[in-house]
Amino acid sequence: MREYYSITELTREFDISTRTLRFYEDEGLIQPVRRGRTRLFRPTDRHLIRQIMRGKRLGFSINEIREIIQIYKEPPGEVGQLKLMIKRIEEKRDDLRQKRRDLEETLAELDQAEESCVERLAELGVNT
Amino acid sequence: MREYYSITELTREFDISTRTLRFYEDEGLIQPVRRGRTRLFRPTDRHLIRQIMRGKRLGFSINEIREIIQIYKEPPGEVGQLKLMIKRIEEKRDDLRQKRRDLEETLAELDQAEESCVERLAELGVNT
DNA sequence: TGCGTAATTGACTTTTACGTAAGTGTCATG
DNA sequence: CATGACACTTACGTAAAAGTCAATTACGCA
Repeated sequence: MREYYSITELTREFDISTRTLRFYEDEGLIQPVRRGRTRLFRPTDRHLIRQIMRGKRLGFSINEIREIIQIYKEPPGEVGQLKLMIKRIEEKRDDLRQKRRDLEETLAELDQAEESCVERLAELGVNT
Repeated sequence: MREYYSITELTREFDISTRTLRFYEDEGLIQPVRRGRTRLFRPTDRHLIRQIMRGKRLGFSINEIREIIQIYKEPPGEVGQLKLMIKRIEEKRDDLRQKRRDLEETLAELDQAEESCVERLAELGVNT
């Protein structure tokens, strides 16, 4: 496991711009350390970026991603806080389950659409 | 099956604003007919709205949603077009499969996070 | 020690997806 | 016929999430 990554290394790996990474830092999603003014990204930052990209692909806003990320950070010590956190996890999970239903339905419709196309091709005497 | 729906009926059903529906019309995603200047939405528009909402929840942009919607519209008659369409369907499907992976990973991490919380509660002597 | 490359900050701009406000029209109902 | 509910258009506004550009600064090395 590498100790540090440069900003351009990560922009290449995740195919994003430096502006984006700095934006995420401004938003408090990642906290790379500094050597002078230069940002040094640790494996934990890298993993966070991975989670951010996943969240983005799933259509979560920065704020929602922030909420999800905070969930991963060590569970709190107080009972009330813990119960609250569990409630929030449930909510996110429901959210994701809805997305999963949406996803399956959309996939099914795409399958149907493709089948129509293939049939239509067959009618035209094209071997797929 | 109802013949027509009013704009406010649909805003209530889908919990969106009239502005949003008019915006989708401007964007060419739906084409309600008119009686005078008043929009009349047919079942097909209603179904399109359902698809749009699904797409939105999955984080697709209006343009991506437009692409998906166009896929559902009757397969074209020409062989080249049909093959192109099948290619596009494949692409969307890959897209959705990536989302599914993202989704499962995120769910798994949430599960883990919840487990930590529950354990922590148990340590504190709280019965869940 | 000069130079290229990588990095930084800050300001300004852009795109997407609507929100909001202003000014009207239409129609049923009390 | 006044009122309220619903509808319309046009125009401008806005928040989120970066993109872009300019002006510096720092480093590595030939």
